[in-house]
Amino acid sequence: MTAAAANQSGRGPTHTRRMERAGIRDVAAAAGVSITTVSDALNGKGRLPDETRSKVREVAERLGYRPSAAARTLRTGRSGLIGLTVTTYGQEPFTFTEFAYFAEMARAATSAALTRGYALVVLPATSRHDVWGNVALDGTVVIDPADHDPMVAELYRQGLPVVSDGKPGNCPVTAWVDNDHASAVLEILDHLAEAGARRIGLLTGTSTDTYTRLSTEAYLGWCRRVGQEPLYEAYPAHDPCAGAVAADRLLARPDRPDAVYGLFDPNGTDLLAAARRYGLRVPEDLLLVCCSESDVYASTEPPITTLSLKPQRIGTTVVNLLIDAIEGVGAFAGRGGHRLGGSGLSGGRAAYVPPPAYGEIPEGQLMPTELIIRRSSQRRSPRTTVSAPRVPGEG
Amino acid sequence: MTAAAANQSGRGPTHTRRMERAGIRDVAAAAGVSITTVSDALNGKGRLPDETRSKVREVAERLGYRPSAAARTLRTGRSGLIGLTVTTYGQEPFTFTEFAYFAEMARAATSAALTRGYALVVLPATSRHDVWGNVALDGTVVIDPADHDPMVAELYRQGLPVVSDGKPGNCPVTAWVDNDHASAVLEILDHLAEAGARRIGLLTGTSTDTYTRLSTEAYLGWCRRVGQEPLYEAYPAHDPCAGAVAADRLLARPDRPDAVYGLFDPNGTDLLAAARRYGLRVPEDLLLVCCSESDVYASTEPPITTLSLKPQRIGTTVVNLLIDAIEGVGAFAGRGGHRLGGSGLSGGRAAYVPPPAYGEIPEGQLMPTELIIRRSSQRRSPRTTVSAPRVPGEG
DNA sequence: ATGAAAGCGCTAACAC
DNA sequence: GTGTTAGCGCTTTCAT
Repeated sequence: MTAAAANQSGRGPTHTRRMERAGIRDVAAAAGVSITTVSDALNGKGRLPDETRSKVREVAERLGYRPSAAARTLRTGRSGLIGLTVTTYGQEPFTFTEFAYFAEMARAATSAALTRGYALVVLPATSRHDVWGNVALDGTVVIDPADHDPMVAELYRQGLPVVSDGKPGNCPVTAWVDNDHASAVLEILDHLAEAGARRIGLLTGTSTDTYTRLSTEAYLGWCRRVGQEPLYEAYPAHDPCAGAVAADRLLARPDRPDAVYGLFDPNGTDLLAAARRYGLRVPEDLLLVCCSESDVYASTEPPITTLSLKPQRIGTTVVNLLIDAIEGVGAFAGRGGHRLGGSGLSGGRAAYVPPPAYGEIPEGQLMPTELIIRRSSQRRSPRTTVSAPRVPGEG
Repeated sequence: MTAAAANQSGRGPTHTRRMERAGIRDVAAAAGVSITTVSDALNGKGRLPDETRSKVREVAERLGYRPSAAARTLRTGRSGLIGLTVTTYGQEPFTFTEFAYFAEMARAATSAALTRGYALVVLPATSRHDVWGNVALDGTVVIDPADHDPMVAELYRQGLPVVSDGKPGNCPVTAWVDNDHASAVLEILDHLAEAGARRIGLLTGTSTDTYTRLSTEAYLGWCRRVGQEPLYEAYPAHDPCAGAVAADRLLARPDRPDAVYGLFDPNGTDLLAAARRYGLRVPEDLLLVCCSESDVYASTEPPITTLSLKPQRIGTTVVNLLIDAIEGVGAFAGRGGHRLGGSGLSGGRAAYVPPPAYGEIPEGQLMPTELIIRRSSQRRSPRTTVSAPRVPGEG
């Protein structure tokens, strides 16, 4: 019970209790107003004179009053919390690639959430609902959900909005965002071919995630189309050593490629090291591109052309989509059938979370990538440029 | 209102409402018992016949009943949530070292928390209380808090237990855990000297965090003691390229060291590469040790001796200390003065969180590190061994 | 413009 | 053994 309640009820002697947290009633009493006024003043609701408002705020400040999150949540049905779930988290160690991407993405997501008054909590995907039972989430962002992900399905079933980063294989989500991986790969291959490459190799992964799969497929399709024999090495992406070895193997082949695209962050340095071992000059003998969010590649010798997936943009978009779904605004305002429409309970609980679109095709969105062209992929003009978005169908 | 409440009150026509989440009253009604029985059955409290218990559980399951975290928290005053705050998170990109350490530590912390019925939420340290206002935390783990960290101070002031990973410089915490960095460095230096090193160099960082500071000081002290001139290069640890350059510089000196200890994860490979450039054989011409949690160093050529900070152990310890403080058990059960002692409210709110020890010296704990000896630091017997804990005062 | 009162969904006394 | 009851601290009608 709050100190105020204890005093009001008159029960119990005047124990010098250890600093109990001040409650809204304490503030009301100290400010000489009612708790309603305190609530309104602090939340910017109601029509109060600025004077009252500021006085209440001041008293609250002085008393170190912190509203109880639990009480507010219970009352309003909204926690102001959204989850960020990393599927790979807590299982295998991150690959550096995964991590650099995740760090950027999470940072952007956090500030996007904050801007809209939400806090973002990072939750491990492990342990099905042990965790989820303790937190009241208004919605969740899922990074790269597995096919038929049971956790996602459960959340969705509970009527919680779920937005995924990465096109979901086979689980129900409210919306998803992904890069256009296929286009990105084609853009790179075209770029390399334009720079004079005749045999473009690929350093890819052995795992079956969407990114690896789509990218590799795009590469194979391109090879088929231009009549080049595929030249690739696949390795377990989570093992940095395997990456170095694979890079070496790729350049050791009798039909050695004259250009290579590496799908993972460390591939750039690995390929550079391997090229050095074989006495290959970059870019004269070998053109190099890799996918990375790291800017170390701006200062390698030579600087390496990289593909950025723009995780900041993804993080921001994902969070905004999620909050739109939670609040039933934006793209989710007009979608018929699965909001309050028809039940006519306009006076019901405030802004009840609209269940996601049952059985409908989720809102999907492809985000552009950015090719940062540096010396490693240019035979001629060694200027640093940023490519314009790729126009499809130019091959 | 819950569906059950709507039915009981008899108000409102039989709207075919959209699947509202089942409440405890719905379960009680469906099972033909009271809500108390439901609560007790689901929480394993009370003395109910197993029959009732299982029936209730079954009905709850069938209805897809999920207890409301907010309501439970409001009622019990406990959320079952503990925060894990990474100071560096959300600001600068992690260094690889920081990250490998963090990933391991977080994994261990998560499962330790889970074992004791808590969930762990990772929160960015940014934005003082915007975030914290939304979550009801029972306590927080802080990784490497800055001196006079305002966030930690605020949490502490609120009476929330705070346990830090890394000895806190100048902020009040309930308890802390850290490695014995000084001893670890001395152990390594002794080990290298024993292997025949005469001029041991150090690759260190330019930042002022406790780890870097303590380690460097220990190195300098050791040099003074044995009469060796210090040989070190410091670089900004968050920049991998700078690390490679610093490694190169260290080996390029006219007074080139014959052994090097690198404080950060990538130093091992950087030093190895630099050694190769200068035609130095490891371990014949140069002994190498670095601090790392990565097992890639088991399979480099040659394998490199590493110091592990044992982040799993740290994570587990930190969480268990925190939960002990929250529940007022373990090391925190006997501490006089700052628990319920004296106020005699035995029947008060269940296990009220004891405020941390105001003005007392926080519980501190030094955890051992582990030196994993591999070929890079051995002139003779190239066997892989694990050292025993260092016995101080053997120099 | 302000306050009184009704709960949000749950748990823990305490009746029965 | 099981049910009744009183709130946890807050927001939100609805009176005044």
